[in-house]
Amino acid sequence: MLDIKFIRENPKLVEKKAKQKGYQVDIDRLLTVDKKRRKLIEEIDGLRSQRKRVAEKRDEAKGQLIKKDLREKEDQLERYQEEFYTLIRQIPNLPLEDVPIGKDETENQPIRKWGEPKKFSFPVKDYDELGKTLGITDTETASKVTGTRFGYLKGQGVLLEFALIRFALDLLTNEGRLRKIAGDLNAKPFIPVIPPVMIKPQVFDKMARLEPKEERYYIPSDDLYLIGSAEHTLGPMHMEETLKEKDLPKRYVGFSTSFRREAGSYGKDIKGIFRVHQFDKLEIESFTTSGDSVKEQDFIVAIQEHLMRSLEIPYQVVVICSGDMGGPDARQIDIEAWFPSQNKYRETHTADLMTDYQARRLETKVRRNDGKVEFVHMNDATVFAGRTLLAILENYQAKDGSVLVPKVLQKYTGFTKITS
RNA sequence: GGAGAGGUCGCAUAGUGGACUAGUGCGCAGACCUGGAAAGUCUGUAUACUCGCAAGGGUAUCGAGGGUUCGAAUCCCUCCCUCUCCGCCA
Repeated sequence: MLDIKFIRENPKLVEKKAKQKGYQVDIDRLLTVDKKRRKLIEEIDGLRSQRKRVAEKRDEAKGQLIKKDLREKEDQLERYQEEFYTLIRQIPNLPLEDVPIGKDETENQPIRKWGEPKKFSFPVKDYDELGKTLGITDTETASKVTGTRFGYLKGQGVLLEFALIRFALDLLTNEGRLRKIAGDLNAKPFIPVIPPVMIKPQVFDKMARLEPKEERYYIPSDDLYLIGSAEHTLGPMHMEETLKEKDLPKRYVGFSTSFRREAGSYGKDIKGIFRVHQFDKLEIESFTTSGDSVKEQDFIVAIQEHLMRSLEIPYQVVVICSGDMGGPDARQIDIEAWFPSQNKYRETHTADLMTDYQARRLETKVRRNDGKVEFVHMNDATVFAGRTLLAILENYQAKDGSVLVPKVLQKYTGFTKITS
């Protein structure tokens, strides 16, 4: 949610920036409703003040009148408040100045590439064929047992996934190693978390992640949603709290299963476990002051790149254009890994800078050293998701159908090669 | 799931229809005192909305939401959460 004061002062700018993101917003109506609700609040406050004085004098007749008037005005206010919040919540976060303006993913801007896609001397197999042949992924059994877009991960595949997680956690919890990536920035390590995978609708909504609802799994018997990312339950960890500036940044790295209905993606990436309803993901969530949040995002991207370089997987870094970014994002940076079978880069990571958009609804604040209280800025980002595993399979495949384990992961897997 | 006890300011606690403008203690901040500190004394100590150029004012908030009343922390209803015991269970 944006700050209404900011909208009042910059209606044209808000309208323009929302439009760049592809949002049609009715700022005029919002401001009209805002004016009406403020007038009513003023009147109601006056009436309540009168009520106090009248009650003191035990003036029943006058009290009755005020009561009636108050009830009417309160009803009116409730209707305007409802419309006000509906309207203001439709306004997305505004893109930062350096975000390229564009309408969809075709206008995203790759800003750097790393690694040379490997030349294979044999016809490459895709992740699905490799996974099946090696016996580490199985979507057929999953479709019988659970349905389409689910998968079993098995054997060496499971060990590889946990190796990837351990590898990343070792870096993220080690201040010395982080310092080399952080440069001048605070190198405070990340606190590992295994968060709940279910969330209350009300909290989900405060994260601005409940919509689109058709993308979410819902459990009616308990009125809970399944999370689509660890971000969803990491982000509200400090809701309704005022943090101290000296305790910032607060950095967390959460491991959880993620659930997505993938509504509307029928026919897209239908092969194997590239796009599934359930996958595991290691996710970063960090809380900083407003002044530090852009640097924090850059730091997080540097960590992501460091991990991909350690794995020796070619990738490109892409700045997502205004029209393709998420509603709560002020700036979104993706990392796309090279997939030899598709002969292109595919999204494996994202880094979202939310500024205070989520914090305003969550009421997560920080008391600055000078005593001022303001909303924190939040960042979230992928560390590793199931897809990273697929990128490893494809990039590390050998002619005989086996897959080599990236060097940095070998001490965690205990084997150097995946074979059938 | 059953039975019981609770939820009041950062923390602890008082408050059972009007003087609650929520008291007290602790904590925290500042001042005094001191060679310096501790102790002591004094002062201050929330958030949100709203009006105002400002100084400042008004309103709301005692787990949440409804209701009763001229008037609710206090009475009634619904819900949520925490704790204790029992049951079930990785």
